[in-house]
Amino acid sequence: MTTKPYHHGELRPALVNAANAIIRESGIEGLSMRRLADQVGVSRTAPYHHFKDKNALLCAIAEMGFKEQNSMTREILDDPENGNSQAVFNRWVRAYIRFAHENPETYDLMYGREIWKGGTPTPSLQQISKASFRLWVELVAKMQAHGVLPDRHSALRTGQASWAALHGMARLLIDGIYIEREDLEEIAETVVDLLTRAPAD
Amino acid sequence: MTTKPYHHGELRPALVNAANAIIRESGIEGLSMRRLADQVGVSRTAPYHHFKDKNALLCAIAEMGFKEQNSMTREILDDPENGNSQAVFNRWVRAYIRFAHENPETYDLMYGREIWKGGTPTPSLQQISKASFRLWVELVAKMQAHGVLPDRHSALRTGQASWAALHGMARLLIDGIYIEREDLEEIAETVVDLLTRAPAD
DNA sequence: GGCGATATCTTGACGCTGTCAAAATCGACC
DNA sequence: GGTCGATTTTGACAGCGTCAAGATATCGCC
Repeated sequence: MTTKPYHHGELRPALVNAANAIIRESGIEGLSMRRLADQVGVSRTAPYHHFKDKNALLCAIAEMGFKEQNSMTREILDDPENGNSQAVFNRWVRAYIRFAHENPETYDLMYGREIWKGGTPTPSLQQISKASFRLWVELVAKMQAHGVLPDRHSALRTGQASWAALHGMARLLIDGIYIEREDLEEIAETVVDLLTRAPAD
Repeated sequence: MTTKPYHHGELRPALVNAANAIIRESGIEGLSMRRLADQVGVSRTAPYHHFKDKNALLCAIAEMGFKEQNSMTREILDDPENGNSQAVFNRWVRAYIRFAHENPETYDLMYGREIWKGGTPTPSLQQISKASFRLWVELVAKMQAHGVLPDRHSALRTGQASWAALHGMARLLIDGIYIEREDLEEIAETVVDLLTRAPAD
């Protein structure tokens, strides 16, 4: 066995796991440091020796979300089975929306106000989120090269615009405003259609 | 004079005004019922006789935001000076983004998680937000009729998809993630371009 | 093997939050 | 003038994030 910590043993990962479980079933606002500590079986302030802040804890969760999303992206990109580029784009969009739908609370932390406006994103979170965006722009550039996305604008601008569309869809879905779940498939199709069929002239 | 309330006189509007001032300069998380009551000069629980909840207060603020946004939309639609339809669409998009940028906290309440996911939107808020969306779909239909937006999909779907794009842009801007303020103009242009230049084939 | 340093955890406390219950105050109406 | 109901206040409770001190266990080193 590896070097085991002191009283509890692997408290930090236990905290992250428990926190993930809590937000999954009670939402972000259902997560409090005290309740989390209770769940894990330590005292109220024990977590503060592994996370400077509640904000730091939330950043750690968001980070895990980015890692999962990035590996998802890589999977799609590297799959030799995937057909033409348009199909890849389509698959990616669906996967993105599915992730947001299946992990709404994590998604909220990854891109939401709580961390980015209210709190202060951890350096490592900033780093991984930037890397995630770079990955997306990379994919956009490839799509532009294959004629799937228009190349009238730079890959960066096109990436920002198209990500905004995806993000807005995810947000409206998660928050349950203007978009119903059963309409999602059609709306995603519409978004993809609008984005991909804007030829130069 | 109209029927004046008892001790304070017009406490309810005073509360809404003060609340608006507070969120404008301290953000939503800077607004607490107690601080609000202090500001207005009443006791902590006085506001509860005019708003069932903190949630009800927030809904009232969001409602005002929708009213302002709707009147803004009407202004643009009814302006006889506005040129062709494409220009109208453009103006509307810019106005929408400007509103979000100038009233980020109100925008957050209008479309954010706080009310729509966490809390429970007031019936009147639900009503006005739905009306606001209907107005948008109406505009989209007109744009489709004028060939500004593609009519491959229904006005509803096209409206949902395009609103998602706008909303995503607004959110990323407000939360300060992936979109810098100085790039906003170009990104908006890209979004409009992608949306409007997707002809049938 | 013992010891001091250090990481870890606990207990106590502070000020803040939203909001309920009961008491006090006031305006209007019969 | 007395009553009623609307409004406001005071008091209280449970919950929150987190800081400061003290307790405890483990590690590195002699």
